[in-house]
Amino acid sequence: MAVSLRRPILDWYEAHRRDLPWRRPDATPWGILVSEIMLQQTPVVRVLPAWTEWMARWPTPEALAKEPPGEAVRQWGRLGYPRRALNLHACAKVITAEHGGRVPSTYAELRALPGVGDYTAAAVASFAFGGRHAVLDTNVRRVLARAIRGEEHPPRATTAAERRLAESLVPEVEAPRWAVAVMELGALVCTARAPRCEACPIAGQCAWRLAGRPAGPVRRGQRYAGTDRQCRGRLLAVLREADGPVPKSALDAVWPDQAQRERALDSLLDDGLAEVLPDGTYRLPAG
DNA sequence: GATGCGTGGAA
DNA sequence: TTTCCAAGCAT
Repeated sequence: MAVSLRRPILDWYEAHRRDLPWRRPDATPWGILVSEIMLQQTPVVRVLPAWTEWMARWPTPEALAKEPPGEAVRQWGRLGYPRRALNLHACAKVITAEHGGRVPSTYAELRALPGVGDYTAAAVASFAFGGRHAVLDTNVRRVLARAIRGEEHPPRATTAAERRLAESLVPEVEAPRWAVAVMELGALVCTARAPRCEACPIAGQCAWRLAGRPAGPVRRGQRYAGTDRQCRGRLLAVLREADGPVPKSALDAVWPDQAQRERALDSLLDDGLAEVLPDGTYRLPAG
């Protein structure tokens, strides 16, 4: 039953896959790791230029490990979730110090790297090293929720049932190709909004479509305007765009609520995304 | 397990 | 204009 989804999805992938630089044969494990970190909660179209520039500047973990973490944060630019830049820098340090400068190849070693969770460890182990893992991202979860469970959206948090299902579908051979194929289907056809069922290779066996595409419950997203997150973003942008340390007044200027501003700044310091010098100026982390 | 964590584009 | 969402992770 569910296994019969494989062949049409694999064939569809061969015909419709995007040519992404981290999927090319010459992509390195480091390049693939960088892409996976950048792609966490971030659209491909915005990652593409950022990845190209990052890899041109730091083609190896060793190259990045030599730099201060603040340079990673600066290069990160406006990709969002800038702690990922710190994570990538920390990955580079660990890989250089503990793995001889080579990205480790096993799920367990990858999972131990900073900022590498279940998804990213499985993805890198699969795509960079050919490992056989269930790669369960938001695209795969949505495809399976619709095709198998007949629901518009997957549960908020990944369930044991979802994981069991995903693992049951991993083929014995060419598991990485299966993983990327399902992800691609979710990204291009079985999208969150306005899915293109007419272009879907498994439309004929999709439980959700066969049920008439019933709408799921409304899902409430997190607000952003006025939050600490937005405030942190404003403050960090000042540090990122400055050549050197900035006076506190430069930070005060970009957010009116003093209490919130102080709280956000403290959290940036706590996270290691900023540091304060003895003279009271602020900058990206130097060491 | 629920929250917090950036940013920008599309509907 | 507002809302939703984009290859998640850590706490």
